[in-house]
Amino acid sequence: MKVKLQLIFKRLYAAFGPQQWWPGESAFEVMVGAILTQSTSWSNVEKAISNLKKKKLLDAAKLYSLPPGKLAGLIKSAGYYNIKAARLKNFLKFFFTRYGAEIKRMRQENTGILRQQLLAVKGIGPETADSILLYALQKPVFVVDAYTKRICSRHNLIGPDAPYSQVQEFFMRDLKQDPKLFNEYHALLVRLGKDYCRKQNPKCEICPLWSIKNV
DNA sequence: GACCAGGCACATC
DNA sequence: GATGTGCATGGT
Repeated sequence: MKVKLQLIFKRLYAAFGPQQWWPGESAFEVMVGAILTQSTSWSNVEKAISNLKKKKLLDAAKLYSLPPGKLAGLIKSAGYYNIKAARLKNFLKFFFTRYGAEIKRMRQENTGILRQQLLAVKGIGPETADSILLYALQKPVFVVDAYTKRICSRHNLIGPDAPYSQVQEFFMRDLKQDPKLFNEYHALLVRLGKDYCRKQNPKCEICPLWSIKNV
């Protein structure tokens, strides 16, 4: 399976090239984006983030002191704005109380422990936690999302109902534990998902992975 | 207008 | 433990 995973990566990289994830100017921005993009297209998240930037509010202390209703109004374009405002607040509280709002201190923490801490924050589930670990902190953790599951399932690499941990294990077991590789691999899977593996209207016959279906 | 998007928590059975 | 539902904007 290791060879197959490497071949898939090669094909995707050849087809799409580097994806330049995560599109954020700072680790903090990436963490905020990870929460805002929950079940939401990135274009809607971008609007919310640029809105925060425009008002000079993309800052842990400023966001934390903002009234929830006010924060919700600022991130409206990202959808689920009330719940996401609360989730951001929950994360910020954790960020301040546990790490003094210092990315550097957070990055020094043991990855497994930090992951458990993030999962304990209400509103942060496995994908959001792993996105923060990988894309904001460059920890070697593979991010699994709906596209990853769908692509793997359609290619019979995993079962259709495989849980998050199993899909993650599937990638992490055989690949080099390299944050750059995990970063690019997941971004490429999302790209493939968007272009060729939608829920409806999948374009299997022209998908870059079509020919390796039975390798 | 229907369907979906880089999820998660919670209720109910 | 599995299945269903609320949360909500914006693009196709």
